[in-house]
Amino acid sequence: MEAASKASSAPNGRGRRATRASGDDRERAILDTAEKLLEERPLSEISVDDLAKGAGISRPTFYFYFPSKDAVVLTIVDRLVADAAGSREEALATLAQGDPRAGLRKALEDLYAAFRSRRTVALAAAELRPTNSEARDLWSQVMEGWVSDATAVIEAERARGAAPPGQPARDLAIALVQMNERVQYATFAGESPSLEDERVLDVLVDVWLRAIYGAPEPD
Amino acid sequence: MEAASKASSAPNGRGRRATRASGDDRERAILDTAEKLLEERPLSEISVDDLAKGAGISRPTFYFYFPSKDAVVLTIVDRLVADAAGSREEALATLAQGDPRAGLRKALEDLYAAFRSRRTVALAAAELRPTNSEARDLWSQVMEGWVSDATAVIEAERARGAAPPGQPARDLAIALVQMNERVQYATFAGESPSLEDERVLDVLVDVWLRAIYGAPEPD
DNA sequence: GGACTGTATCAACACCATGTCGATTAAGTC
DNA sequence: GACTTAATCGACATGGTGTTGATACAGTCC
Repeated sequence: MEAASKASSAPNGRGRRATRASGDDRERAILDTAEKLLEERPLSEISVDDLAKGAGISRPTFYFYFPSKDAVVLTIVDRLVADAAGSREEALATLAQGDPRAGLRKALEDLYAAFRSRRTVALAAAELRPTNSEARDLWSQVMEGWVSDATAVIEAERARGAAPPGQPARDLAIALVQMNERVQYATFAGESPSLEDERVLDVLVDVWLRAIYGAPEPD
Repeated sequence: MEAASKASSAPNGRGRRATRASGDDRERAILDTAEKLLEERPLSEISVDDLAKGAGISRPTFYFYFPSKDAVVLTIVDRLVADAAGSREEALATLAQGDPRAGLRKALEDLYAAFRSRRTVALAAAELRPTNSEARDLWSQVMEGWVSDATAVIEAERARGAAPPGQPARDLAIALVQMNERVQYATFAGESPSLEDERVLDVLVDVWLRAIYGAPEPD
């Protein structure tokens, strides 16, 4: 089904069949159109024709640049994820030396900010996940990265005696990372029971701290 | 778009246009076919024709019984939710008097078991949510129920001095309930970073207990 | 037992979105 | 100025959805 590919120069193999000329602009135009339309309506209500029209080309021509609507979104998500990875590096450094509490807050803040700034893209990615295996794989990787970071932090804190023992670090990390994903998604989507934007971080940080540093058998 | 409706006797207005005769069997056959097919493949890969064929009728006849594929799934989900509501009542009672810790564990256990026993339906519901507003509303209601239950428990525990103050009870409840949803979904779907089936409850209960009973500023 | 009513059924149709094919134009090379 | 290769699109094939209209098939009811 989905092949590997990977074109000449650009560090991104989704779409384009080995090109060179002014088609770069068109590719951009399609991506920009997609982001613009996602501000207005969900992915499911955007057709290939909408993207083509928005980029000033016909529908068949669209397929010259991308193999499908999904591929367009995945390309955009790729970049969002890459940006988020940047702040993750940074946060990890902060976390490494200095107060892990402050570092943790900063890490969660940066991550939240990264996705918040392009929430419609994040929502589209979530919409894609159930039906698109490539989207699932991409997100799996992203989650795995955060989980292993969090696992390392928890284990380090336990090793130096700052955090008590408890559930296996990785299991705890999975639950916490998934909580973050879900809570943030709900807020971005404006779901009915959801945290207000300004409250998200306070609540998440609080749960993380208690889950990591709280006594295993409280009271 | 989606109107209210609500037929004569049955406590469920989705589907059927006021009927009476042997068509009841057919309705059942459609629902059964849907559940059966969901064991095999995701909702997105099931067509109206598949449901019709499975129930031994033609596609147009399907529309005599249900207005769409989504309506079929929503009918099934309705029932799942109703069943789950049963265990919720029970769990709340357990929670009311007696050890709230044990009660909490039992509540989470029952809920997990209810959805676990029909995980493919739960997964289909999740798949529907992004595109179907009725599914979103239904799930909103369900979440709201759990959140307000959890909020009440947290407030009660704080009031009687068993739990320390902290983030607003409702905010904490939202985060915890959403964590449960996400973690359980990941496990049901067999996602890549996900908790093993036997570990889910231990981990979730642990986080709930720490989040509710742990000190606000630990260490 | 025929006229009437409402259930249940489906073939045929209209529609829409996706993805593909083939032909065509517009630039570069050499 | 013949040859490639990028870029474009009209026309088509496919596959799904939902609707229409005709029909068969009960049961009343008088």
